[in-house]
Amino acid sequence: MIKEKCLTCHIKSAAVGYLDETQLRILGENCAEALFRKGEVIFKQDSLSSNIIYLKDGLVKTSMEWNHKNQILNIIKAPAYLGIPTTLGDKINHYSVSSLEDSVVCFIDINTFKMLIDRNGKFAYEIIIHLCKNELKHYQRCVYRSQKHVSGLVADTLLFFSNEIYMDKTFKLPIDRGEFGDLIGTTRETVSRMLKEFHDDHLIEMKGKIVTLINPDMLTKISMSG
Amino acid sequence: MIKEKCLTCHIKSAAVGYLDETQLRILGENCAEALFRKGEVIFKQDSLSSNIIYLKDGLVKTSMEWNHKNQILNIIKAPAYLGIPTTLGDKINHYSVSSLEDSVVCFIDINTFKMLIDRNGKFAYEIIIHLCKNELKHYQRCVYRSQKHVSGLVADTLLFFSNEIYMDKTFKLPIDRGEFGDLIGTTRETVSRMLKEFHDDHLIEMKGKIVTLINPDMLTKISMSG
DNA sequence: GAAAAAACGTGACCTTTGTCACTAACTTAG
DNA sequence: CTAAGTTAGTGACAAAGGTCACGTTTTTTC
Repeated sequence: MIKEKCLTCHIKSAAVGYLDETQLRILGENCAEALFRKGEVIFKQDSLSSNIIYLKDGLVKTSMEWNHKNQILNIIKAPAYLGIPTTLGDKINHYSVSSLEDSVVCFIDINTFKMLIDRNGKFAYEIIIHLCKNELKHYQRCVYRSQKHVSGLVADTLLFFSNEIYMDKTFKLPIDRGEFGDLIGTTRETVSRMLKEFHDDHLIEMKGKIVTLINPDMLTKISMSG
Repeated sequence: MIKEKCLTCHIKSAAVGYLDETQLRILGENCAEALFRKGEVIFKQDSLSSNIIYLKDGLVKTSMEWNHKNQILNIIKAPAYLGIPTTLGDKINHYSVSSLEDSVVCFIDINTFKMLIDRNGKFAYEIIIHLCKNELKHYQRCVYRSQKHVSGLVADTLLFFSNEIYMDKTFKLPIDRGEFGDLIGTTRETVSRMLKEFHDDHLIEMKGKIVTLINPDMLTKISMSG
């Protein structure tokens, strides 16, 4: 039965792990699952939002547009909640989310979510922890972005994909050069030049979007020293 | 009686407003109030933390140090919670907080705080809202910082102090030029030059740290256009 | 209230990165 | 397979802002 989908779901978030059977059943009745193909927009900045989104599978980017420029705030791998801040605040999405790879997403009714926070302290606590971790990560990212040179940021990003997203020294970049620039606050051209430099210095191997880190230690050094 | 200090406190946070008498009494028994003079460090990056801090009165800055450079993350006016993310995460402070003006602060035992989240859904919800608002503000700040030119950021900052901190066109900057630079990711010298430019263009009046916004509309324009 | 220290202003110069323009390579749709 | 549309690489140049050096003003301290 569809109503039991949350009860039997094996990709539960830490928070949902604390729900009892009744609560899981209510959650199941108030959420809907959807598939987004690579490149599709899951929700868009400035539109209204009345759902919390749980990314069950896939990879997405969150981004903010301002003055015709786009900045990627974060690249998020499942499992994770998306848009808690944007939905619980004033119901207007302050940033956009789109999928970088085919992604499965659960839309959770906001009132159900609020009710769960109200009735289940452990659930609320896990949500708080999730928000806290995010905030710290973002602080870190923000400091790096404004203090490191582009070389350091490009190195950071390559290491991020290798160590945190794909767990492999060889991976396919899920973003193009322009998005790479938007992620670290620079331009398409500068990213190109930097990647070529890393390639010429034998730190990475590259065939289009396929990257292999040959000398991750050196990349780490570059990342550290700015 | 000291034990009743939270019961009778008139500067309660929205969250604490939802506590019942028993919970307020417990809170009162597990918190301590302290005064920090201007310039004092309330807590320091990399040190251990086992308290949530409620800023009852005053003005503080939060900052992160990296590679001998300092970045001010935020300037926060009472009333507000400080260091929820840093304390609920791994107990290590990931940033420092110091007072820009004499400030009164309540140290709340972390286990008491957790207990209140667990037992009072409305309290938990308010904390979540607080974290969400913070996150959105920080996203915004981060995008601005990396996309606007220095002129726009200096204008932003002057408007911020005028509109959000002091509610007055004339105010005394609580930070020196170097800190002003740390706040917007530039240097002491560049801030000096920019302020002089604004002064020469009759947008502001200045005597040392005392600033008067003469043409806030123009400053807003400069802020908007980058 | 004088000496020392901190904060500030300013000019000259240099580096990093952005911008523009153009070409090449790769993707996609028919 | 081929034309059209994307995406990427690269050179020349410009500009914003960082760095350094030094002089001045303000604040602190004794």
